[in-house]
Order: sequence, then C-alpha cells, then structure tokens
Amino acid sequence: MAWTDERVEQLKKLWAEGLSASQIAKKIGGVTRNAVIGKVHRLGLSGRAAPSRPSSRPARTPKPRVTAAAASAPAKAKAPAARKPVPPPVQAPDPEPLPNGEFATVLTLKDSMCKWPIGDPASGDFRFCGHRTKAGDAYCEAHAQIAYQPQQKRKRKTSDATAALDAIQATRRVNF
DNA sequence: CCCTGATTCGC
DNA sequence: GCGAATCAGG
Repeated sequence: MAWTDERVEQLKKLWAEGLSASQIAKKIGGVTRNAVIGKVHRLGLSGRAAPSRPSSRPARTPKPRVTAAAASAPAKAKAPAARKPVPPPVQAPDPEPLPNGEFATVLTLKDSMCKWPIGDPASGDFRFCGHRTKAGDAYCEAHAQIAYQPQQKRKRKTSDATAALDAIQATRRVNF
C-alpha cells in the first residue's frame, strides 16, 4: 500500500484527532503502526500535543541491527563478548561469635551491636551479626555498606543492576 | 505483557 | 520515501 494523497489526509486527520499510531494503522489499513509513525515523522507532524518536550530522549545508542546481508554473511569471528560484569559487591566479614561463644540473639542483642540478620528467622538458628556499631548505628560498618548502598543504575537495562543484586545476594549466602 | 511514540537505517 | 527493528518508557 502506498501513501496516496487520500490516505495521507486520513492520517493527518486522525493523528490530529489524537488517535494513536496503531489505531490509525488499523483504521486506514494496509499499514503497520510503525509505518504510520514513520510517515508522521516524515510529514513533520510528530509530537502533536506537547510543544515543550524538554527531555526524555537525548540520544540513542543503538545496537548494530542485523541486516539480511549480515545475517547471511560469514559471521566468522564470534564476538569476544567481554562481559564487563558487575562490580564489586561489598564483602562482608564472616559472622564472629561473641565473647560468650554465641552469636547475638534477640535476647543478647545490645544497642551497640550490629543488627544484621543472619539465618532464617523462622528457624532456631536465627542470629544477628553482633559486631560493634558506631554509636547508634543499626549495623556494623561492613553491613552498613551493604544496607545503605546508594541505589545506582536502577531503571533501564535491568541486566546490570539485577546481576549486581544477584551477586550481592550470592555473597550473603556465602558469608552467612 | 500490554501499550505508546521515537529513532535509525537497509532497502 | 518507506517501514521493520529497536529503543525508551507508561
């Protein structure tokens, strides 16, 4: 289907009425919403009801699209795929028994003791870290680092953030 | 997962 | 010029 004058006119009208690209595509027929959007852009009438669109889409860094040529091409060298992975999950110290040989429990936990939970609260082996804390802090220094990690890089591309979190949790499992 | 528009780029 | 693929977000 080509963009005849008539179809373009319908497009303009419907777009001006606020219909979405997919709705217009269905109404006109023979085109996809992508085609509609593409045409809208080419006609220069995008962004209809929002004159001031300050931010949102600074610049894209697209991936190399697979082309027919590339797909059928040799593709010899597989990407090295240097997985630049998650940084640095903060290392936590091993739980250290208190002087009395036990770990801190809810009964022995004092204000100056780290309240980082260890083990399963639902079972009998639940304890607290018990390391000294800095005046009024809930956690010892190492656990405070874990507890109060600046949330960075959330949103967008969950892969990295998720991997980081997984790594942290893995660390916990190992250390506790 | 559904949807939206935006952008790029091979054709 | 066209629009699929992709991206970024709701």
